[in-house]
Order: sequence, then structure tokens, then C-alpha cells
Amino acid sequence: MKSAVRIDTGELKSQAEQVAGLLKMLSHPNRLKIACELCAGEASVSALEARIGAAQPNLSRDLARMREVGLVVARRQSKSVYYRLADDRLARVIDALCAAFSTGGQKRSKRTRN
Amino acid sequence: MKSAVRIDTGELKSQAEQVAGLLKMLSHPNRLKIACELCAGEASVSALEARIGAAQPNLSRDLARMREVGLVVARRQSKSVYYRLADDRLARVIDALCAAFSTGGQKRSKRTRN
DNA sequence: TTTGATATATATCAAATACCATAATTGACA
DNA sequence: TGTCAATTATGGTATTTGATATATATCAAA
Repeated sequence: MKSAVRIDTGELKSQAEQVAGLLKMLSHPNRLKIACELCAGEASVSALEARIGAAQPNLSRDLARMREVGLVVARRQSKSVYYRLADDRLARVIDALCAAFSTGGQKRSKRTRN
Repeated sequence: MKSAVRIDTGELKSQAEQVAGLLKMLSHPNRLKIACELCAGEASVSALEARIGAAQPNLSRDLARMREVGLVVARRQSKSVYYRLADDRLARVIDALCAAFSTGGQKRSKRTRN
């Protein structure tokens, strides 16, 4: 068996510009980790800093960029600023990526977890 | 209902560097389209050029980069060079992205096409 | 009020990388 | 050789990145 499933990429191709832009946002380890963390719920900058282990200014800059394109939103509570996903766009992509990268690199043409 | 599903991002986070690198490869419209096209099977450079509508040298350079990281492989047949996916890594990601971006922005926490 | 502490944001800089268009080059073959 | 297909080289500009410094915001205590 070679490539069992035939994927219909038509819709993806037609949105290639936007999708590529979104992927670019996730094409840096820190931002990818941010997205993962925020999928679990709201988090403050310092919490993200601790979990991700990135320099705070860089984190802040990444969060600003994600905020500018409307992927995340911020909420200030006293000293801290809490970030969360703006909508389910990012969660869907992260979910899809989790599916694609789950269980190491097991060869499998259909998703097993469903 | 707000964010129905809790996604387990642990595995994704632990591979963040590699995944981010792969996403970077897909973070340009042309390369994303290349990946889509090759999911459908082998294609020559000129065929890709025609379908994607990108300048041929740029296409060649993108293909070279994808080749360098082992995502695609090339095969020469007389004058033409035919590219195909090296393994199912890219197909899995593209498949996942198709799932994430299918049907506009329909809310859905589990993949429907399985 | 000021002062100090903490949390976050913004600014800046140099190095690296990415991108595009164009030109030159290579490989295969009639 | 000449031509087609593809690759590589080149130059220019723009963006990204990490590191560092500085600025702003909030609150509490003095």
C-alpha cells in the first residue's frame, strides 16, 4: 500500500495565502508553544514565560503580533495581563497538528484517534 | 458552549522545534501549494509552475529547500524532474490542515472526515 | 504625593534569514 | 550546436530574531 488516502486539498489551496500567514505565526517555537498553552485556557504573560522559558520581551512581542492579527486577546487584571485565544481558529489548527504529530511518527494514512 | 474540547498538546509542545520548522516550510503560499499538489501525486517542475503560477526559479528554490530537509524527493526523467513527497509526514500535516480549514469556519471539535 | 516593587510593553541594534527578480549555468537530448 | 527544463548565482530589500535597555502601568506602603 503506498498512499492510501486521497486528500482533497482544493479548499486549502484556495485559501493558501491566509493559511500560509497563519502558519507563519506558528512557525516559531515560542509562538507555537504559546498557542499550545492558550489552548488550555487563559494565561498571564509571566505564567507563559515560566512555562515556555522564553525571554519576556520576546514573548511580549510575539503576543503583540498574535494580537495584531486577531489570534489572541488580552485582558488586564491589576498588574497582570492575561491572554487567551480570540476564537477557535488557532485551537482548530493546533488540534489538527496534534493529530498529525501524535504517537511519534507512526505510519498511518487514516487518523487513528477519532 | 465555549471551548468544548480539551486538546492534549503535550506531544506537540515537546516537538515544538521540529514542528515549527516544518510549519515554516509551509508558511509561504507557494510552498504550501506545492505540498498540496504533491499530495495528489508526483509532478514535474513545469507542471507545478503551471498549476501554482509562480516564477520557475522561485519554485525550484522552494523545491530545493523542501528537498534539503527531506520532505520531497526528485526523480529526473529525460528533461523533466519529477517531485513527490518523500514520506507521509507532509501528507499528514496537509490532511490535518485540510480538516482544520474545511467548510469555511464551521465549529467542530472533532474531525468529521475520518 | 512620592517611592519602590512587580508586570508588561516598547525601543533599539546587529545578525540572520527570507523574499523577489533577473541572469547565468547545467543537464539531457535531438 | 541549439533548445528545453531545471538549477544555481546574484543583488537588493525587507522581515525576523535574540539580546538588552528603557518605558509604562498598577498597586501598596511610606
